[in-house]
Amino acid sequence: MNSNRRERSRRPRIPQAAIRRLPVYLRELEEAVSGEERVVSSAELSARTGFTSEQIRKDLAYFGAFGTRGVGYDARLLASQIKRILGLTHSVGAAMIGAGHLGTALARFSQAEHKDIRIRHIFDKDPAKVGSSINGVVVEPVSTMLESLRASGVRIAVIAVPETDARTVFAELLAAGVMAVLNFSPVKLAADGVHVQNIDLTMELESLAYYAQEGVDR
Amino acid sequence: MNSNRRERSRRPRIPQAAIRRLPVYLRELEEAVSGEERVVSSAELSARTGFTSEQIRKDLAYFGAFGTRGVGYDARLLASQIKRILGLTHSVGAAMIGAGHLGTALARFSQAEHKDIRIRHIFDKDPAKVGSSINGVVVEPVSTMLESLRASGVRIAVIAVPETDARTVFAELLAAGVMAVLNFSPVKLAADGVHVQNIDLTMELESLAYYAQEGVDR
DNA sequence: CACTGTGAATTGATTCACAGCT
DNA sequence: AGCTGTGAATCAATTCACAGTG
Repeated sequence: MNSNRRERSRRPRIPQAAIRRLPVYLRELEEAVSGEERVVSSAELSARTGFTSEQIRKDLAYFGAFGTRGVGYDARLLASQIKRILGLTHSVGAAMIGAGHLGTALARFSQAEHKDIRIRHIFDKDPAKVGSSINGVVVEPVSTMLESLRASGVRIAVIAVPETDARTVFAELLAAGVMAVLNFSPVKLAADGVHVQNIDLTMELESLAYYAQEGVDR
Repeated sequence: MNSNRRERSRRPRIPQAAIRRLPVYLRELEEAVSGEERVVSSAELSARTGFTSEQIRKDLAYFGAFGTRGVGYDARLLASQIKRILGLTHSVGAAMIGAGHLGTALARFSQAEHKDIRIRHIFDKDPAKVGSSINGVVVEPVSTMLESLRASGVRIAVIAVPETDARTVFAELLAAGVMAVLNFSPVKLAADGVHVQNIDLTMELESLAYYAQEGVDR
């Protein structure tokens, strides 16, 4: 009774690992464009990103043939193609749930670094935080999250709330029509028709201890 | 000319994905122990963690036969086995490099949540930050990092510095004998004999945009 | 009987190697 | 000549299915 992933387009089926690499290629291409470079080869992107050149070519080929054989990729053109694929032709709005240390850091970070994804809402349940502002965005109460997100039509959310609140927040995000979630709480979240990327910081930190031991394979 | 991973132990070769899940099992087992539960089945751990029960059994079996057929796992015993595997029998020291928003948030987070991994050093290059203290740890200047880490014998480090400084910091960590690194800078770091886990927050955030589009496979 | 432990099958992702263009 | 695009081969991780056992 497997929810048989429909073959919606004529293209192969795209590994999610490839999609996750696209923003990295985009970043380096924009870097290259803002320098002098007009043409970039997969070998050069490889040197810049640390991914192999075959992998880069294959990732790009899932979406079309953007390069010129014997030459390479037009940096500006490829950048705009990747933006189109990622749906980043216009800046996209996102919501941050949780204005604790982590939520604040992530919100500031993302406002500073990216034009492409804009944090348009920050929610917190602590009345002391509501009304204060983080990089120009006013913190709203979580109680109004559902209507606020519906009104603004935001489809991307980042969960940075404690374990105890993660599930209820997630349920509300689903009700609000959010389609993609980045979850930093240690609860593994999942739902049909919604993309969830879970990052469990405890897991990341503690698993390091294994590799810090003597005589272990790294 | 592949650096042929030596088969150091008699055991199969352990998928790194399995090692990364161990801390999650550990957390839930400790939760279970602090409740009333003495015995936990893979099915129950599955319900608690979101991983499948087969996966959990397989992960554990890489390290030994810890369960009782027909019964399940002794929660307390399994927790202590996992601690032993991860090298967390005594609390392990780590260093945070970078006391910006992200580094501070991560340091606070990890001090609050974990007994097992202790942030013992925080370094920053900004003289204004040096000397201040974050959850009881005094910020040291990056210029003294090498000697300080050598002196304390810390083998785990978290990089939370800007892109521009990441490579030099990494080189110094290697020189200081660090064996495992969690890297939040957007530079992909790697070196022989050292375990590096790269988390590129831009990549995580921007790739969400793809899945937020209409008509895309999620 | 109920659960673990595990080979075999499958799925997913990466790497290889080379044909195809420009 | 040089670099892309891509099937085939390999490698890694997950899932299946069931034998083994307290």
